[in-house]
Amino acid sequence: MSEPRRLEVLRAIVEDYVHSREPVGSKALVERHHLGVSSATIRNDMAVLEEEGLIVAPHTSAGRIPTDKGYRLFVDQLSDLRPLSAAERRAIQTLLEGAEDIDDILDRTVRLLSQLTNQVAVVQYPHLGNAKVRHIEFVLLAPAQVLVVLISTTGRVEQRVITVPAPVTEQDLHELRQHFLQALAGTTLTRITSHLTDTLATVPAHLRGTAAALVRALEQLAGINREDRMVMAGTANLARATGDFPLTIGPILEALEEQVVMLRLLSEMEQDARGVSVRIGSENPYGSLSEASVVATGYGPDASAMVGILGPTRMDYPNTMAAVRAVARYLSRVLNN
Amino acid sequence: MSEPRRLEVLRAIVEDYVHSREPVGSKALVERHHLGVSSATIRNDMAVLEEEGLIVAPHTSAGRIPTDKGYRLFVDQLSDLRPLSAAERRAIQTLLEGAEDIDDILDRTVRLLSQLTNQVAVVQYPHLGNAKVRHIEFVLLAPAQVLVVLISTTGRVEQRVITVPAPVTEQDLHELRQHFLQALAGTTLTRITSHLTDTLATVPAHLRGTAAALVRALEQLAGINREDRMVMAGTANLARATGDFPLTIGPILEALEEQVVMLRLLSEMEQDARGVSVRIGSENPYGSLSEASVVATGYGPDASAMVGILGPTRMDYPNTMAAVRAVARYLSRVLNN
DNA sequence: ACTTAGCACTTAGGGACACCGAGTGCTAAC
DNA sequence: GTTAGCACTCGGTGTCCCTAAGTGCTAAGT
Repeated sequence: MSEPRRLEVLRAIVEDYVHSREPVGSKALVERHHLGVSSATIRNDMAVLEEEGLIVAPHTSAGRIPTDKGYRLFVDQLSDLRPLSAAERRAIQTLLEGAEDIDDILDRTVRLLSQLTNQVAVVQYPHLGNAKVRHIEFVLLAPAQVLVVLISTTGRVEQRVITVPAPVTEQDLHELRQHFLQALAGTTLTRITSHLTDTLATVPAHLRGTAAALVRALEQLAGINREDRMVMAGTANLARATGDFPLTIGPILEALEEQVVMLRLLSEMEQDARGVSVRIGSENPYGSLSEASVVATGYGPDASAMVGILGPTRMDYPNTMAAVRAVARYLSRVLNN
Repeated sequence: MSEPRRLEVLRAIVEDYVHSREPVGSKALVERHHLGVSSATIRNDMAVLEEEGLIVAPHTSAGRIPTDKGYRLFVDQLSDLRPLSAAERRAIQTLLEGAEDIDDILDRTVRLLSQLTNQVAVVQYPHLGNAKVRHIEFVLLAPAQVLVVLISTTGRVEQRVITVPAPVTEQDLHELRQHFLQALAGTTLTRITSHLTDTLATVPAHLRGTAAALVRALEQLAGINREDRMVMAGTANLARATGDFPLTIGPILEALEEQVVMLRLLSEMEQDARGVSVRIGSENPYGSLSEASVVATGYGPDASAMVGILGPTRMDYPNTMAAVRAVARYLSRVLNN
């Protein structure tokens, strides 16, 4: 009753179940995998695996299927991730290279990843906690209407049109801009608020109201920058996987649409040694996702933003993990330019 | 065998079927709706309706369900749309009033509409064919890097960072801006290209390359503005309606995600007299949507952009149409400010 | 101390069958 | 033009039975 063989059996069960969708029995196992033992021996091993809670028999006389814990062990046991095929790598590269701004890049990334994995793909917008102010601009649109633009060092641009309490001139705006820009030079977006309120005091009295309005707008823009957002694609893949989700896919679609849940989930995921982290079924804290697994990894310079996929617990983890990792790497590379 | 009663019978069948989800028989009909005749008479009427292709019996001994054609007649017969309840109107108002920029407004609108109707809601970005240039701005970020901003009269702001062939100064940019702005004053976005190329000739030689790059950027921004986009919400409602879609909802999710299909569908929809247009099942030109109905209407000053919902053919048309119309009206009103 | 063959046991799934109920179309009377 | 009555159809459900796949256990083999 050797330990390594038991793991081998678990691996075989997971693999078979993942692509047959049916409980796998001892006999089928010895036939398909050339483990050098008889089905009886496998049965003994399976009894142990079941005792350890790694597999379970849906009915007394059926084969076994992996539990969440079983998948977990399987995933942890995975030592090396297969690199993607040349064709896949080429596909990634050509698709990502044509992209222009960051929205475009992320959009292409999710589409790509969802096609590659046949799952729902999600990508978090780069986390900008330590992004700095690169530029601010005020544009006079009408006597009391100003377009406020905030550009961060990550190249992200946010803008908003606001109405100021009293008419201003272009000169006023120019002056205020210089004023603010000086105060904000090199400030991180999170610090913007404190710096600006300090600055406010030094503004000429007749511009005080306008300046206050502008500061509010800038703060909001910085907030948008900091706020988490995500893009997703491939929800149709969920529908295709009906049958893997015992209940309906409704709750999952809701969770995806209510980005908050998904974002929290992503940010809670820890990188593991191989750089790809996996949350399996009940490991997910949110009830609606207890039948789903998430495979994700960080990308970008500090790997703080996540990119990954969501799918049924019964998924091809090795390939999925490889795809997620590869896409994340290419994404990081593209963003470096 | 009076004509009006037959229509009444059709109406009753549609109503019953819509909320029972089961084929409705002659006996059940006379019980639930106080038509003053016996079930035998209804059977005769139903035979005629079936002959006309308005209803169909799924099995020889089952009740009848409406065909797409039946729904169509039912919808056309609808003379007046019930106004929304006070509570609903209040909900719409409060939700929409808090909105800030146009993205926010549209986002709130779809969420609202999907909740109101329990369907997938979609809204097209305002069509900007005849929007005009309101303002352009060039911001120097680095010696050869310029942020190009284009603001249209609808308040939509698009921006992009480009690299220009040679370093420029703030003065150069200012000059170019004045130049362009003058040429573009009051130009519609669609005309922007021709106007700009004319302008290009009058630019000082040493700025020619830079100006060309800026023009290209502006053209692209105008293109983005013209390009159709849409927002959607409530895809989870699709999942809840499984069973109404004989096949899976996969193709429908795909169509939604592949916005192109949905956008073409929306723009093809004609306004009918009551201002709400309906496409029922097979009336949709796209195979994947032949089991779905779309209820939509225009909004905005010229009602050129569409807002609406997509759901199973078996839906509560009167209420849905009322909700769509009401939301479109509030949306138009909010956008007017 | 494992492994294996053999065997008794369990059970989901599927076919055969009968039955019930809802619903229809038709005919003849009103 | 409407109604009552009736024979007929057929989907759905429940029962029974059988089969195939799979298990756990025991006893023998290495």
